[in-house]
Amino acid sequence: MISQTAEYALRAMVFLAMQKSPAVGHEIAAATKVPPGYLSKLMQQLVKSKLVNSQRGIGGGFVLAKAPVDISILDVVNAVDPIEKITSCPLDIMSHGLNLCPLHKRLSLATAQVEQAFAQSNLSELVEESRSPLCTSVPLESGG
Amino acid sequence: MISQTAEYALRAMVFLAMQKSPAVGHEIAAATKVPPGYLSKLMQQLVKSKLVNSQRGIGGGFVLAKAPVDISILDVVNAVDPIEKITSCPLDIMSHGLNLCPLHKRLSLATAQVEQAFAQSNLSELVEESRSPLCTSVPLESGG
DNA sequence: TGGCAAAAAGACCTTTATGTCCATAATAGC
DNA sequence: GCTATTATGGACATAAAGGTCTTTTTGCCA
Repeated sequence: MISQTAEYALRAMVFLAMQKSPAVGHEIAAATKVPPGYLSKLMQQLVKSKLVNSQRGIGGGFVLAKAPVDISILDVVNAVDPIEKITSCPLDIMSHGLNLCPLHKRLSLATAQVEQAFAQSNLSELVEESRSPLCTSVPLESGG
Repeated sequence: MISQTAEYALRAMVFLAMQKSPAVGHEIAAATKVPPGYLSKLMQQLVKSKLVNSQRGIGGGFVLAKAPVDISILDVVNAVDPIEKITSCPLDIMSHGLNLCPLHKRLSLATAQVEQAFAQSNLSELVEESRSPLCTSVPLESGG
């Protein structure tokens, strides 16, 4: 569904959302089980996207650039691995008599739904809900 | 959102859904603009998944194994590039005091929504709707 | 039965994603 | 200014996805 890269970035951002003071790279990497060298790349992207501020030297590290409530899952995903929308058919085979558009309309719609869901969740929610140990066994409520 | 592979497979299946008689590989490849050699691999997977029947020799080719109405987008996607569901956190870092579960709950939910959308569309719909030239300019209705 | 047309199978290559490593630059404390 | 600490940047390595090519197998039909 999302790339490994996006997954890593989200973990790091959730971790940062739980921190008061700056967290250094290796600390984030250890806590989130992300390869340290790779995380460093991702952090750079998050900094460039203005989601995170960085500070070098002793006492430095990374902090969120905004309040957790103002950072959505979509913000994070788009920072490291943008969701690409289908705006037109990838082929011009319409003109060949083959009609793929209904297909791509559905794919677009599915993408839009995911985007919307990601846009509606913010880091604050993710941290707030973290009280109960949902992780191990809850099978996820798929319905409505 | 979906892989290139899944996209190719869907194109091929839509094409087959529009055919009466068996279509040979290079014909499908040409019509759907899928690399011929690669398509051949995908067709094999679709055959193994019982979505398509194949016939060698003169007059042979590929045909759908069921009525288009009985084949969903999800069937096709899963045949070539299964959507992987998150059933538990990818880490055991819950026990470390870092709570990622709300995050993965949301990712799971998004995946489930996509699956549901894909499960609800069948090839018949895609072919039926193909009358009007939707492809070029419709920006997709993202809302509800 | 021979020959041709087609799928099946698999070896191989290319590109992209993921991951590692090291040198460099900036910052704080001394 | 010196040193420790930290992020930054880029080169490099590995893994996975995507794509090409050749050979083998199968079925049809003359």
